[in-house]
Amino acid sequence: MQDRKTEILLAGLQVLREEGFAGFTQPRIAKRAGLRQSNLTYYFPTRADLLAAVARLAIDNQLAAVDRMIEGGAAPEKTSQMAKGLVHHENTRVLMGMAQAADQNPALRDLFRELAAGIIARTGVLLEDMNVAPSETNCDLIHALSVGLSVIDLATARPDGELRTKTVLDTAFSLLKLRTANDNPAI
Amino acid sequence: MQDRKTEILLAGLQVLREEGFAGFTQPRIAKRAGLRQSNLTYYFPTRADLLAAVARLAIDNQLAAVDRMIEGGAAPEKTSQMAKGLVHHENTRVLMGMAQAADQNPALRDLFRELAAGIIARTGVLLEDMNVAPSETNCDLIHALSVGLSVIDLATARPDGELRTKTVLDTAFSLLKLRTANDNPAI
DNA sequence: GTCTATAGATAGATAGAC
DNA sequence: GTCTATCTATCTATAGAC
Repeated sequence: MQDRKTEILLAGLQVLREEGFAGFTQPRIAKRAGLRQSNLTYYFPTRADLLAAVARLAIDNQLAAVDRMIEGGAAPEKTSQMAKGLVHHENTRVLMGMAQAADQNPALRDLFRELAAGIIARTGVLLEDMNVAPSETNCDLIHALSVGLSVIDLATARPDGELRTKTVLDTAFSLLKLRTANDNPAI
Repeated sequence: MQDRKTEILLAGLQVLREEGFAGFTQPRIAKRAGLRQSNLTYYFPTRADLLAAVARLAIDNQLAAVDRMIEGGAAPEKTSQMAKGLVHHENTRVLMGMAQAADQNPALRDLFRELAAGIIARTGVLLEDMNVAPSETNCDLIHALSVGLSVIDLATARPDGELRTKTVLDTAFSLLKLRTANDNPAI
């Protein structure tokens, strides 16, 4: 068993995953953590405090997941793993919640920037693994593409979403490789 | 002056633009439209009714804006226009609100799909204008990239966001052109 | 048909008990 | 230090007045 504060954070993250930002309320989180809302405010005085702490946890989790994705498996399977992660709607709800919070709260904006910077840095490693130039623009491209694919899949919930996501990823990586080959004919 | 219902819809869309989905409440919309919340429910009995009607308006507006973007200006300026549209945070708030609503409400999911299909179809026209194959995957790629770029710019609010967005767009289009050239060396 | 007063539900925060 | 009862604010929906 963990300490109370950690339990609350895990409950908050779970609510965000399942119900999205609109469901991120103190009563629901308290209920899931097994205490009263008025007790929850002892550990996190305001909703913003709680949100910031949950965002911090979410960032660490998300970056760790990306690390596992980069380390594991061979190159041809990478896009399958990526696609699977992107169409995992619980991740997307957290991402969108953080984006919405960042839009309204400068402190959370800093956290979102940290997440973005972490993802972009790891994207560079991934591109190197795939023999693609890890330029800032290439990293930005893959990052933005990933975010867009996950948001679209969440909102449309197409039955063929995962396949369609993987196809776009494969295309993007093959385009980047093509250009790298053109730029460096020797390779 | 327009009729009451239209005024309410415009007020609702404006609130969504400025405050995002979290601010989309009947009291705020009623206040902006100049009537009481309890009166607003006469025109739109439930919040969901109002949201669906505002989403319908937002879709029509957004697709019209894309049409103007496609029609206007020469090819080299297209990405500048696109980037400017994507970093317009009011648009992004509407998009994210619709995505969030679609995640929780099947009726709104259908509307979001309609928006996505409309954007994708228009992307095909844009790609043809640029001498790029308007395949489903290429359209999906540009669509997802656009969504991702706009969400990231909203959440990070980087000072160089518009430039960075434009750079990624330029790269994406040039990659697609490169492949089209490789596929069809005669061109 | 148009509008309002009011009820009912839920959220967030605080003072204070143990 | 830990927890709770309670207050206030805000939101949605309805019954009913004009």
